[in-house]
Amino acid sequence: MGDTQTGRPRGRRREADLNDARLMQAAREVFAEQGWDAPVSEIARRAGIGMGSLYRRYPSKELLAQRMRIVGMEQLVTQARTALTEEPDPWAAFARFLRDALSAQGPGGPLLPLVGGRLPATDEIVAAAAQLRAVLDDLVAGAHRAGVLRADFTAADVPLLLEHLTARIPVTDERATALHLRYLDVILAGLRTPAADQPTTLQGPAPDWAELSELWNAPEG
Amino acid sequence: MGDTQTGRPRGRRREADLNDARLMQAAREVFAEQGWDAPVSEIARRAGIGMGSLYRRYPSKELLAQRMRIVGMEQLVTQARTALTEEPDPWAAFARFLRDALSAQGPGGPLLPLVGGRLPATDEIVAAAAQLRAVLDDLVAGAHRAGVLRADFTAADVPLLLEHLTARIPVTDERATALHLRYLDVILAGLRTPAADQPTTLQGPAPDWAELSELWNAPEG
DNA sequence: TTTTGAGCGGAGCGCTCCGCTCCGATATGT
DNA sequence: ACATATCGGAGCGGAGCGCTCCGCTCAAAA
Repeated sequence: MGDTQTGRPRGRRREADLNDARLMQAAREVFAEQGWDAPVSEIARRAGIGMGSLYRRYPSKELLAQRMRIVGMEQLVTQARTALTEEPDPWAAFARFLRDALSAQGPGGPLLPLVGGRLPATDEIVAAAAQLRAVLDDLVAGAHRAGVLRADFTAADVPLLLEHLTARIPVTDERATALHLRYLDVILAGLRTPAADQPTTLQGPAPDWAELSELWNAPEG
Repeated sequence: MGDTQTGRPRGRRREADLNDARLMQAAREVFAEQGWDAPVSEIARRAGIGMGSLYRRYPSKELLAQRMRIVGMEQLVTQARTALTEEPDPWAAFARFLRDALSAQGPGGPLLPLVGGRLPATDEIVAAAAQLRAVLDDLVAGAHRAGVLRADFTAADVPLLLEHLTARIPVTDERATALHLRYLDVILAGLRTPAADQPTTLQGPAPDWAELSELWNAPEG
């Protein structure tokens, strides 16, 4: 699935592939900035592509968004796996993943949730969400086992935290990402297990996956 | 300004006053949930008020939002002053203010920024913003002087932090507030001055008031 | 009790702006 | 040079918005 490499296409075929990549990028930017109500024409404009070509590739706005969401989730999974293999220290892996998630995917960060609620949960999305959840569990469990991540923070907190960290603020995209990373640093400092002489506890029950289903479209449980 | 007490109105006049209070509350809820594009009719519906009455009181959607924003800012100023006088400990005052700001004003929290960018900066709003900024400076300066708040965190970070903390997530209003408070706890833990043996620094330059002008409509400088 | 009019609710007008389609122009392979 | 796959964007149909208009309600004056 997701074979963007069909040998080495040339001519018109190659242009179509380029268009597709540009479309995904533009869609992510535009949806990140304006939300679901962003006009499709704005996506086409920013990708430098005509409406006709866009609608030949994706027969509806919804299908375009679905594809974008799946690509985004797969990227997150890849980033998480990279962090797990390249960073031997569990805390470093955890922090690295969050930073990558915020900065790599355009200005809107992962933004899966945003559009998530309005889209039906296709099999493909559910599968991607399950994979993502599994790797988040790994990341969090590793840090817990090492005793560096506060025990009352769960893997289900991660998507919510990312959603909080990608608030849309009226500054340039670049500045917005910088500020998101700044507040991620505050949060990372707050997520270390507190010193024994200064214990703190997080208010309220942790989120559980079931209540995130709308934001997440994952299989519940 | 803001004299809701005109003796003790009776009859039709009293109903109008009640309507006004309900309108402010409904407007805050609806704008918090749906953003600026929320239909005015939804605000009227939730307030239990006809469109006619709404538009007699506020001649346009924009003026309604302006009023709501001013009321919200004044509430924040009051909460900050209360925190400063009732909590002798600077850290407690700082934390108390943030918690109050998130939980007191309906589900959307302060939400000043959200609608802020689209509204012209009237004198009244600029004045309210200036007052708010002054009291935020007090709060942060107090905690800095006591050495409990990390030095690289500034007063201008506060509105941005609040904006990040009020991310709209697809759960009930009550649950959303609970989760906001949960992540506020993480952030508060991360905002204490780090121990000398585990120093951490926040990435990137702190925001300054000028770049928040659109979100804030305060006088720059 | 009757009269009165300020204040109320909500149906609907006019308009903006969206998703999507259609088709002439353009580029590629033979 | 021809045939054809693919491109871009003007325009169509309709959804949904801000706001107005008007018949009704009901507290207060007579």
